[in-house]
Amino acid sequence: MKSLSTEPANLAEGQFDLIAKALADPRRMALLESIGEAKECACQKLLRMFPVTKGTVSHHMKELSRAGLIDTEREGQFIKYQVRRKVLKAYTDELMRRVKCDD
Amino acid sequence: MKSLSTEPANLAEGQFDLIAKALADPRRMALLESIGEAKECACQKLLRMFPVTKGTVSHHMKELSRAGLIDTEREGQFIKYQVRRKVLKAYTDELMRRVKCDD
DNA sequence: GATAGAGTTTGATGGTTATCTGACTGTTGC
DNA sequence: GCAACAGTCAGATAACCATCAAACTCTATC
Repeated sequence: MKSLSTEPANLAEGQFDLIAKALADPRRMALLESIGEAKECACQKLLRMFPVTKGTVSHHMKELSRAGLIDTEREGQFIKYQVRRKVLKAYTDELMRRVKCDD
Repeated sequence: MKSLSTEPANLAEGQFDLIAKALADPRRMALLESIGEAKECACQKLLRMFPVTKGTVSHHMKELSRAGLIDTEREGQFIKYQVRRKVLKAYTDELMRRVKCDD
């Protein structure tokens, strides 16, 4: 068994690596920050903020989603994103645990 | 002047991105974990634990060092590494701050 | 100082990925 | 249905990077 008495969602197998990878690209990190600024965020808003095409934004959103870092919800013709803060917290916890920063 | 006893060090300009990049490669992350297992760790020990050449280990150590995640100290013909836990802590703090997980 | 071992550096290579373009799907309102 | 807009998908390209092999530097010991 892994650990006891900790609340934040545990990461699935391989999710740690996916998250680390997702956070590694500065542009993607910036997008995540923008999503975190508002409670929810539409793709169009991101497009206006960054000099990239919508295809690129879509790609980054897919990666963030695959890592479990954001929630995606369709709202009519728009799509809204939200940061899954518990997952991010689980990542930093696991990171600290692996490098023996807390034991 | 830099930090008080319990204060986590602040990250230098660009260091956040370097750390994120350094943590993104699974092998490099595994090396960092191994260094964290012991209080200090020699390169030869890492070579015995992972199926990579010394050139590759050296490369990863350089990246971890460039990110400020490890300290490197020459001990005779060996080199010993130590995790700079305060830097890692500063990284996770900054990460949480950027995604508004704590405000 | 020669030999051996520890680590670095360099050049090459193969795999990964960020990005664009353009085609496609889906939704809204006429 | 169709025109317009939001987002996805697929193919292409260029940059990046993990890895290896081999040459190199540094240190210790004989």
